[in-house]
Amino acid sequence: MSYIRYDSEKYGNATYRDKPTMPSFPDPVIESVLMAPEAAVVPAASATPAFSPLYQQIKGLILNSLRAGEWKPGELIPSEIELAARFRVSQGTVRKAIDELAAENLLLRKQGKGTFVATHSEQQVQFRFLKLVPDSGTRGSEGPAQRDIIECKRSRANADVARALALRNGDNVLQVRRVLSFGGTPIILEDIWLPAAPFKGLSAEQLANYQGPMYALFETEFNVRMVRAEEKIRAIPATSLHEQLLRVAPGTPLLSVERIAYTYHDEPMELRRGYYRTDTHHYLNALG
Amino acid sequence: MSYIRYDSEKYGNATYRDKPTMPSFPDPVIESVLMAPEAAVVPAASATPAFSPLYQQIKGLILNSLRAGEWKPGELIPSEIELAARFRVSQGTVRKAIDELAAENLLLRKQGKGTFVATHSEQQVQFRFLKLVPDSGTRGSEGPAQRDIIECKRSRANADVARALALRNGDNVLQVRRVLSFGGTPIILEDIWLPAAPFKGLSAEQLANYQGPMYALFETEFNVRMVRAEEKIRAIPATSLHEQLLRVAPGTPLLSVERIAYTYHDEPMELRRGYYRTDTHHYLNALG
DNA sequence: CAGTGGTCTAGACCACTGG
DNA sequence: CAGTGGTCTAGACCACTGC
Repeated sequence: MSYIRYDSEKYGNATYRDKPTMPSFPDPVIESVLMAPEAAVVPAASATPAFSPLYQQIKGLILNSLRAGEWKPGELIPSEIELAARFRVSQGTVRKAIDELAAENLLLRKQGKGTFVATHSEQQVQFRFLKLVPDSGTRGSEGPAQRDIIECKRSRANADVARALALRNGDNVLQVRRVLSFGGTPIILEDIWLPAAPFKGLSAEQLANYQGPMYALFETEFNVRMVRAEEKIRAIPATSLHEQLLRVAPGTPLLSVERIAYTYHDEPMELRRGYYRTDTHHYLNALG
Repeated sequence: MSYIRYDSEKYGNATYRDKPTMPSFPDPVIESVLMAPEAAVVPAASATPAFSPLYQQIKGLILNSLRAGEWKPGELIPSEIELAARFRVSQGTVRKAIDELAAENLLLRKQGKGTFVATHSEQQVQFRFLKLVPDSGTRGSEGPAQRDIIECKRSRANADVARALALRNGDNVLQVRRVLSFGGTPIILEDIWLPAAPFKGLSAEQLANYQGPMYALFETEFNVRMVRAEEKIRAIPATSLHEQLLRVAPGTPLLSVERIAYTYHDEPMELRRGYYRTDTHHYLNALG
């Protein structure tokens, strides 16, 4: 796929690799990187079919470490200088790799402190995935959301769920239904499907007792970090289910929000169907 | 608020090009920052209240040139080297400024060709502001949208419109109503409000005859470039208006999409209320 | 104070585009 | 081939954090 350091002589860093006073070949990661057979993929003087810059490769390596759990959400990762030494590249190259990961909200830089693995526990990113806001006032002005777990059961994936979660029909899944209320009024009904394997042991009690965002619980308890998501939004009429749980008349237009959330490497880990009342709230979206 | 290299005498071509033998002192950056007249804004040894890095200031200058129309949408801007000379900074500093502007979709870099002012005319960014996609197939798979201008008239801003467009109540505005159809089926009804002054001369014929996105017409005819927008989304029941123009039964849930679009410097330039049928389409949103 | 990320420069070379 | 943006390195210094 890509190649690392196909011509290190040119960048003048052969020095510290060839230094006789530095006989140790310490980090296996570096070794694997430098000696990787992938380097052979590099065509000699051909038309450069798959050029991948060094910083992209470093980014991939950091991504692998994140995925492998070497650094967990909220934790401090090694400094740029350390990473530069580990990967045998300049600090500037590591910086550019981290820049992109920070732009994708996978890492969080804090000047003077270090670089941290992003987490859903932080106040500032609390609402990165929930775009529903009250028509008046600001987020959280209604006080903390009340969360009622209606149901939490094991079931099996039907065709839709299986496709969304990249499972096979009939695979075990966990199904959660909950209602979010703001200021005492039920606003959101959510049906959530999770692959059973990574979330083994998840219970209604756990969900009910946990303070903080559900995705933060997923991080701490199941080592699953949601990285991005896609939402498909429609307007639908309320059914008797919504009448019961959201206290709206049947036929009332509701926002239907179908979300697929992904963890590292674009692995789908959650299907969520949300039904939003939009009489007092609205879905706010920024177009850049 | 910010300060920038004004003392070109000091750092003009004279100084650092005529003295190549001079050691890397003095650092031009530090010099400029400390010695610039504007530096008076910065308290001497105080707590650095308003530090603004050089590249941010360069970014602001480029932004000003964009806003002033020095380079128009689609045009090539000067090369990094030229800009570096113009602003008396290094190419790397200009590069970082352009990096951010490119990330915000204000500029478009093309390797080997140059950097261009972003435009709504390009195929690739055609749908950056229209998030409604067909449930099956891809964008444009239905062929080009049919656009019918229902109405285009002058009117006066009511309180809502005035607030959205930062006008005064009763200020002149242009009001456009149009229907977008895909595959022969009307899907979107839009009511659009524009401040009359910048769009003086806009006519229904012009809108009807123009091929390409409306925002592209705004760029070429009125020198107004939409840079970002915010959308508030709700589910609402169809009225008799929608019955007529979208051919849906009254009460049918529709997506209500209220957009405020901004040009450079966060100046609101358009209010748009869209009504989307979501029986065959959905609003697709990526959460990062 | 040391250590972190952040800024700025300088220079080399690479990949891409077009004449 | 020259000119553009893209990558990589090296080194200096700044701003911020916490001990």
